[in-house]
Amino acid sequence: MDGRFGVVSSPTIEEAAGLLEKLLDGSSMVVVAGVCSSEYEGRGASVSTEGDKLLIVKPGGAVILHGPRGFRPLNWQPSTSHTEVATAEGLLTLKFYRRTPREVLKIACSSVWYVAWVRFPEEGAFWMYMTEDDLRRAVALHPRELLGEDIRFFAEEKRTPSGKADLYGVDGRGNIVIVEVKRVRADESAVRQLEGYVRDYPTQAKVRGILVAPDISDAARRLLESRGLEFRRVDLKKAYSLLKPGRGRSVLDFL
Amino acid sequence: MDGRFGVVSSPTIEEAAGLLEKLLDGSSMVVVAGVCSSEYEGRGASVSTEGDKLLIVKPGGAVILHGPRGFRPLNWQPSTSHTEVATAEGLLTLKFYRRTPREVLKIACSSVWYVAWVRFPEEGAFWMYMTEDDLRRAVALHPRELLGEDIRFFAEEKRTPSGKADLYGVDGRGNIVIVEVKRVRADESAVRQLEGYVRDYPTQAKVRGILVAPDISDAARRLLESRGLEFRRVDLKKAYSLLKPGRGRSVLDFL
DNA sequence: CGTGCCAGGTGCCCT
DNA sequence: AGGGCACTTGGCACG
Repeated sequence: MDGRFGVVSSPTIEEAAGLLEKLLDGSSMVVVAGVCSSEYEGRGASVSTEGDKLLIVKPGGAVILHGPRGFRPLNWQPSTSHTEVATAEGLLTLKFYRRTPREVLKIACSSVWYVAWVRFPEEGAFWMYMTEDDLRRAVALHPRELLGEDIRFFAEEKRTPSGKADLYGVDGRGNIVIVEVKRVRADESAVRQLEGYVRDYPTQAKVRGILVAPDISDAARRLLESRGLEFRRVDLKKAYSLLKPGRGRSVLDFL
Repeated sequence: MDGRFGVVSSPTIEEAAGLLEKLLDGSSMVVVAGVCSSEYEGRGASVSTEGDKLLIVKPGGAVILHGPRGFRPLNWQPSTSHTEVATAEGLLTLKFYRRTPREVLKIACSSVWYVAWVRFPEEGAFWMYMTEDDLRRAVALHPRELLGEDIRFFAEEKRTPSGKADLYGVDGRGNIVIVEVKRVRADESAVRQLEGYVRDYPTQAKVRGILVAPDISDAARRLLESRGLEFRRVDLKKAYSLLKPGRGRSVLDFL
């Protein structure tokens, strides 16, 4: 356990417990594979029966229990306030407690295939592009290219009784325009958001509501039109390329 | 690679590539730990620089790349249609492609701490309790206990132009009642949902809208009251115990 | 710390 | 497939 990382294959239940006692001190990214069952109780409650599981515990206390299939973990704890490792009746039992909200995840393993760890793991940097934030900024900066008209925007992310609207502006005729931006196909909840923002705007004059997204569902479009709101189609990559010239092309174009 | 599971510690890049060629055939739950960078492009785009990473590949094609911290993976692919393993300039490179939506995740590792796998992993059963579905059924079956009045419900999950409303019923005075259920603190979007459903109900008569949740945010309550809607507080565990008598008590009560 | 909302959200169920 | 929505949603930014 002195190196940068380590693996113990086929430990006994007692060996695994001894290892984990030391490893779950927040210094290591730990993986346990074995045959385990689990119980969760807190905001909800769940039970899983014995099966092959993969347990990941990270520095910082994130706990993730994966089954053999699917992207989502079976159980997890975004962070833990207290951890218990024990052996009982031939089982390795792990308990992860969280304070707020109060919840507990219990895992019991009858076999452990391996325990592996990386000590003091180094964190690289991470950047995300083409987020809604990018799209919103692109719309605010290039309304003519993306919406087909000139709108002078004067507020972003402004609080209203119905929530936070994305963009507030004035069009060429002096109308107030409220824009709700979605980076994915817009659905009915997007229309409901926009509807609330428009209704909440404190004026007797006409307020335009524009939903900006790459696409809109049929049901959302019907709702939108019945509420007198507008839709503008926008391409996410085009918007991003307006923001960062030169980044428009990508490997996917040639796939 | 014949046993139920296996671990190879400190493989060379070429050894790791050779192993993964065989392991990524959908038969195994595979873990790779190493120093890697990643690139994603598809619905969005992201880049991560070199750092300790944990890569999980499951039968079924789910790919999950974790950094040292946090619950959420840095990158992932819920399923993959095509996988490529290669070595180039001392790097182990992995590419995971997905067809719909079209996206690709590339991972490049300069060091591999270990490769571990479990073959043909067995999937246990999984049950979840205290879901919104449970709460909705409890409200439908026990309106007196949970809402404080008798309501005869005649429809669930009914489609309206604004979306799907949870419950439709008739109260003691013959009023139509529409109920929106939340298993967590209700926010403004819950109020917007209910508002839409009430508005869409095809009648001139008064329609009551009741939001049922363990709690409600101040802003949501203000919005709700300004729209003439009602709120009923309900306890998730009490509701669940009405549904499944005897399951009300739990370890958390004694924590 | 609560409030609101985005997320490459994912998963489930229905049409 | 698309559509609508819950989720132990998690995570962030803001008051």
